[in-house]
Order: sequence, then C-alpha cells, then structure tokens
Amino acid sequence: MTKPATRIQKRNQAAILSAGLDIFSQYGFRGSTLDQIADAAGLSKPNLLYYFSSKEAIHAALLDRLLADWLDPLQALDAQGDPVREILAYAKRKLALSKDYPRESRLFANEILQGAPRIESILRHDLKALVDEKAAVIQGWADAGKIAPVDPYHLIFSIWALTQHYADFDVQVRAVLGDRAPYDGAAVFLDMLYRKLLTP
Amino acid sequence: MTKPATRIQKRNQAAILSAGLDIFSQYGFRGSTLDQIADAAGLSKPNLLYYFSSKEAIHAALLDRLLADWLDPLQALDAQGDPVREILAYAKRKLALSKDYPRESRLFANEILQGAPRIESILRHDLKALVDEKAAVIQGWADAGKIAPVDPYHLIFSIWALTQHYADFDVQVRAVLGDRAPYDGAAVFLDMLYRKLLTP
DNA sequence: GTCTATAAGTCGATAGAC
DNA sequence: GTCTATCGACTTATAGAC
Repeated sequence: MTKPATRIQKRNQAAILSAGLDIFSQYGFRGSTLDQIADAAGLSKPNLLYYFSSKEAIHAALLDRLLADWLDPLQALDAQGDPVREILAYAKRKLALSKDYPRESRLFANEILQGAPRIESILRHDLKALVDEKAAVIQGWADAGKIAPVDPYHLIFSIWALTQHYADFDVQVRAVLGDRAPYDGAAVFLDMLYRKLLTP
Repeated sequence: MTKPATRIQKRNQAAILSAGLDIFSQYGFRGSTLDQIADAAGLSKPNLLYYFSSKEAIHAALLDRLLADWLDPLQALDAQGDPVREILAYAKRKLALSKDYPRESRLFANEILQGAPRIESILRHDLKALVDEKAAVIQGWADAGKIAPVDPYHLIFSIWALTQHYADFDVQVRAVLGDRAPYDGAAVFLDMLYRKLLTP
C-alpha cells in the first residue's frame, strides 16, 4: 500500500512534469537530458529519479496526460448540432488549445516527427476510430446538402494543421509578425475560411 | 588549394548528407548521433569525420541547402499574374515540395520546434522581408477587389501549415487514412479551399 | 582514404550517507 | 526525501597505423 501523496510529493511531481514538458517539447525525447529537467524543476538528478523511476517514465506520464485531453475537442463535435456552427466551434476549440497549451502541442509534434514510436498504436486505433466516426458525421452533412461537399478527412487535417501551426511554429510566426499578436488575427481568418468553405 | 572532388569524394559527401537528412529530420540535432549517421551512410565514424569536420558541420550544410530552396516557391509569386491563380499555384508548389521532399520539411520543422537556434536571424531578416513583400502584393490585390479581403499574413501561414502538415505529420495522416494516398485528396481539397476563400 | 584504438566528456541510473 | 559520489554505457572527436 502506497501512502497518499504529501504536499511536498505533489509539488515535486508537478514541478518535474512541468519541467519535463518544457524540455521534451523543445528537444524531443532523445534530445532531452535528465540534467536539464532536474535543473528546470529545481531538484537534483537523483532526487528527480526518486519521484520517477526513469526518463521514460516522465515522458510516458506526459504523453498519457496529453492524449487524454488531446482528442476531447473532436469528441465534442455533435452530430445533432448545426453543421457549420459545429465545425467552426471545433476549430475554435483547437485554436484555444494551441494558444493555452503550446508546450503540449509541441510535445505531440515532436512525438509524431520522430515517428510516433510510443503512440503509433493509439493513433491507429483510438484516433483513427474517432476520426472515422466524425468524418462519417461530416460526410452525412455534406450528403444532406447542409454543408458544401468536402473531403471530411482533409477537412479535419486542415483544422489540425491550421491551429497547431501557431503553437508548433510559434518562433517562425513571431519572426514574421514581429510584435503583432498572432491569435486574434488567426481566429478571424479561420472563421472566415471555414465559413466560406463550408457554406453550400 | 583543395583539389577538385573526386568521384569517391562526391559520392561519400552525398551519402553523408542524405544519411544526415534521414537522421536529423527524425530526431533533431541533439537527438541524432554520428553513429546513426555513419551507419546510414555506410561509413565508419572516423571516415565520416574525414569529410565533415563535426556533427555541426553536417547539420549546417543541410540547413544551408534547405533554406536556399525553401523560400523559392513564395519568391515566385508574381505580382503581375492573375491573383487567384498565383496563390493557388503557390499552394500547389508547396504541396509538391512536401510530397517530394518530406525529409527537408521535417528537418525544418525540427529546427523551428527547437527554437530555431541556428536560423532565427534568417527568419527575422530574409524570411520576414520576403513575406512582408508578398503580403503587400496580396493586400494590394484585396484592396483592388481582385480577391476577397483576407489577412495576407495568415493566408501565407495557412498555406505553410496545410502543405507541410502532410510531410511533418505523415505518420499521423497515414494512421488515419490507412492505405489511401494522402496527396491526391489534399490537392483537390486545397484547390477548393483557396478558390472559395479568395473569390471576391 | 579508411581503419582501430582511445581520449575526454556526457548520459541515465544506482549506492549509500544523512 | 535529499544529497554526494560514482558506475558503466554512450558520444564527439582525435591519433596514428596502413
């Protein structure tokens, strides 16, 4: 029986996960070191390994936490709702996720870029099943003439790409825009884009 | 005076650069090792370092070669051409780049994700200047009523995001689509998307 | 040009004192 | 729970034989 976590344990675990998110999201799994994470968490390396048994364990905990929240916005797409409004709302939720959780977005991007060795089976099963389900909903809307006829898979990919871009390529976006804030303009642009695309 | 490169030198340099592209594009600079690259190139590690003086040198050579080609498709956007046709052609060129040079796209994505430490000044100067110039062209088209009024910066970002997504997130796209080929559907989707968005 | 051997440093992880 | 010390493997790069 493990005892309930003390305040110190909770604080240190949270500090390690936040530090791990900082480092892993920037350098990927192999490019990150425990020294960096321990330093960012304000702990010694052996002390860090007292809380998580290995580098893998920290990374796995972060991916678990991420995947739980990552599919939610698409899950919430409601087949009973107004088609255009539902898709616009989905894009808006994903954009908010990029704005509020950019490190999580980059952690995911790094994992995919490296060939998704730790989550490929989840992508092939859970993600594929969810996308297939929602693509069928969107296809149904198109068949019923409620939205313009578009390939539902590429529509979903486009929402992923357009929203995650602002988190994953943040450095490039800021290099081009300078001081101007990206997300207000992005929200307006995406709203217009999908409104025009989807209106039958 | 260095002698002109022999056939063997050219072949080995090319093999090293191709192997480096394979590895760096997947694991990023820090996550890649010379052992991996030497192995992929079919050379011993000391022999690899006979051709390139350091790990950094291989990576720098790859980034140089990449950046030269990377801005070309936008450069070719012609202010004198037909507005909608020019933008559609740009998107098409970028999608072809993702299809034909996915490793280069992922090398760039890795560099940006890691904070662009080696190319940030290029982004802030050359890239920004080019985007500013072409954004002004697009803004002029919008002001003249030749295309719908859209934010030209977010329009350009959207083309980057939508095309590079198919190279950078290739694993995820294939996990969802299964056997179906991504690029034919993507081309049709993007053509319709930008046609509808830009038509005044 | 290509190899073996190795230097010099960093990596993840453990031992054991407190 | 947290520390210092350290192990053994790995990593970049060099030396020197062939």
